[in-house]
Amino acid sequence: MKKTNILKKIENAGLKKTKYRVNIIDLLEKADGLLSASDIHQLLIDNDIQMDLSTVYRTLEKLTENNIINRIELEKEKQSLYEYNREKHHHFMICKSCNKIETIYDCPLTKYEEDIKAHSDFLITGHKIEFYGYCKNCRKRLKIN
Amino acid sequence: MKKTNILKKIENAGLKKTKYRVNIIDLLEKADGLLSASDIHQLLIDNDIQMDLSTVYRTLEKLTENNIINRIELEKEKQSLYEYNREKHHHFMICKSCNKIETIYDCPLTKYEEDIKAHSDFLITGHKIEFYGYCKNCRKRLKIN
DNA sequence: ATATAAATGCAAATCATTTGCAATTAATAA
DNA sequence: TTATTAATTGCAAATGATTTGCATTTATAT
Repeated sequence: MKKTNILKKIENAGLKKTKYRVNIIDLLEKADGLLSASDIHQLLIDNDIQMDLSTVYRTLEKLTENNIINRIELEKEKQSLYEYNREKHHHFMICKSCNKIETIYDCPLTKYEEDIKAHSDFLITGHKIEFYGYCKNCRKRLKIN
Repeated sequence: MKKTNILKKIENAGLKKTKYRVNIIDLLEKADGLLSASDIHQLLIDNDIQMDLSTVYRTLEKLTENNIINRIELEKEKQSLYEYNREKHHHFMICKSCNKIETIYDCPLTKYEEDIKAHSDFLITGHKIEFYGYCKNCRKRLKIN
């Protein structure tokens, strides 16, 4: 992503433009999977950017609050994972064998939520789904069909 | 639940029958909501049953492994919650305002999972859904429609 | 009754995340 | 440009749920 776009995001959020924020957003935008706070911390160090881990956490918090990135809390993962917010609703499939996380850009719940809205006292405003099972490789390796 | 049923569950799992296990299962079976490890620990103390918290954790672990109880890990809850396993597939609706947890004994995903099974390399064997929104009381209180 | 593996209590460790505080820095006004 | 102010940062320490090592106890099978 162009630096100027990142700066605009930070500005729109009313945050100060610090090199750390630009770097973290940039890094998450380029990452193709989910990253933990310490993954991010390490990647910054690899790029010769020294930044205290607590500042990484504080930065991720701020960026999450402002919907620039998403915090993902998966079952059994002790640590939170982060992704750049591409404004595209999605869910995850997690392999029970190798823990690979695949993304699904499809959602089976739209109609269901409308039904609940019509028939229940509970107003659903959002949801979270995780699918568990076996990825292609593990199915082959473990002979699961 | 009758004590004999609990004992049978413990026996079927190949576990030793200790008073602690019987008590924890009994307690979860009677509970109407989800309980945390320390909730359970406290309830035991209230019933004059002294049991080390680490033993509570080890017991919950064993009972979960053997599907006698379920461990629930909800987004944003730092602690795991536990429920008696009534062998009835269900999901949760969590109020964003008061955090009340309501159970849904209905699942919109059966067909979707079959579709994925037919068209994807990923074999889904299970899933987890949480719905977020506002419960009846909070909708009224906060005037959300 | 005895042997043996499982279960327990206690204290200490773990590990992701958070926080207090003093020092630094970015944004804004003068 | 400089001064002001609030936000940001580094560092060290705290937090809090959960786990673990180890010596002791207990349930179950022989």
